[in-house]
Amino acid sequence: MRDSEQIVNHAQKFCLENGLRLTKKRRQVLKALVESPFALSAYELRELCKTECDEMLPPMSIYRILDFLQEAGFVHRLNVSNRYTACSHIACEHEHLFSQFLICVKCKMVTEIDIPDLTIKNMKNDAASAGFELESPQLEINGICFTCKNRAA
Amino acid sequence: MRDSEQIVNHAQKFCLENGLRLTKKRRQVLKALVESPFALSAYELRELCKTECDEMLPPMSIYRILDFLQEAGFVHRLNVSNRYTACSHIACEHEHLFSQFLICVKCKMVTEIDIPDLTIKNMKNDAASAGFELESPQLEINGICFTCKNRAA
DNA sequence: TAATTTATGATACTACATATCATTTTGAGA
DNA sequence: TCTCAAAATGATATGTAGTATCATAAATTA
Ligand SMILES: [Zn+2]
Ligand SMILES: [Zn+2]
Ligand SMILES: [Zn+2]
Ligand SMILES: [Zn+2]
Repeated sequence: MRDSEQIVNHAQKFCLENGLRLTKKRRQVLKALVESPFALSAYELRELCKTECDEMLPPMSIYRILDFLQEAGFVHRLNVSNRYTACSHIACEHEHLFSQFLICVKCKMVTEIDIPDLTIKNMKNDAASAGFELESPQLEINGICFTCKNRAA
Repeated sequence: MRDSEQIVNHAQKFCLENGLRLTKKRRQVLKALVESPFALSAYELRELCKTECDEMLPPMSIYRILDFLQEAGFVHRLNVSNRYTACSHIACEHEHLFSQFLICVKCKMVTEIDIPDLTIKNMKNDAASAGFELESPQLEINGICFTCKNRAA
């Protein structure tokens, strides 16, 4: 898990540069999310932190830490499943646009992609035709990843 | 509210033709949903039914009724907000494709539109590029309806 | 060091949802 | 019409996601 350490270190650096504090517990929660291929609920994170560090954070703390991590842009909330996933762009100089999350119904793996401009444009038009102005959308879509699909075949 | 009666009657007719039973309580819940411009939670529906008919259904019943109404295609569940909304196509011969729900952040009004083929195609391509095969998507998008937008201006 | 801000903990509670078992209602067949 | 089985609904308890509130601890700043 060298990899996840590195990503978390990027986050740490970002925090230092921006007057944010990536405390021990926040680091711990972020690390758990970075290492998980699938999204985790607040209470699942709580269990994970317990097995990792043998200390049970109260729910409130978990939610506050998740709020912080979201504010800082390290973590996204999947609204459909009430779960949290680390942003894929913590360690890169990626300008963060609107995200689409592809969730495999078999293995639950989450993949974060940017919504292409063309797709956004289409969706804006679709909405406008119905008398609506789109807000910055976040899409959460179920499907099946090619790994699982190939395994099935 | 003649209008909602008529829609519910369509549902009734559909049920008769298909060996389903639109019982009194199911009718009542469906009517409440048809008349509401915004989506309702199970517990909000419970309150509504109480004020309408002075009888408090247990949560389990509400959820079972909602399951039935969804099965029958009269009602959709908005997964992001845990709320329910009547299908816009109960009383028309519309072939039901994949739905997109536009939710106004001001007035909470829900508008159901079909996702245009082009948009679906784009999204399928976007997903495929990331090693994913899309499942039948349901999109729930926040925005602002033109009514609210004009009021603001 | 004292004062202030920021982070975390503890307790209790609300909202959404389901498991399980009991009772009522309905419709089909004798 | 009576009987029985299936379908629908009710009651009780419980699980899970999330928040309100007030208290304490840790880190900054003066
Ligand atoms: Zn991201
Ligand atoms: Zn998969
Ligand atoms: Zn519909
Ligand atoms: Zn509106």
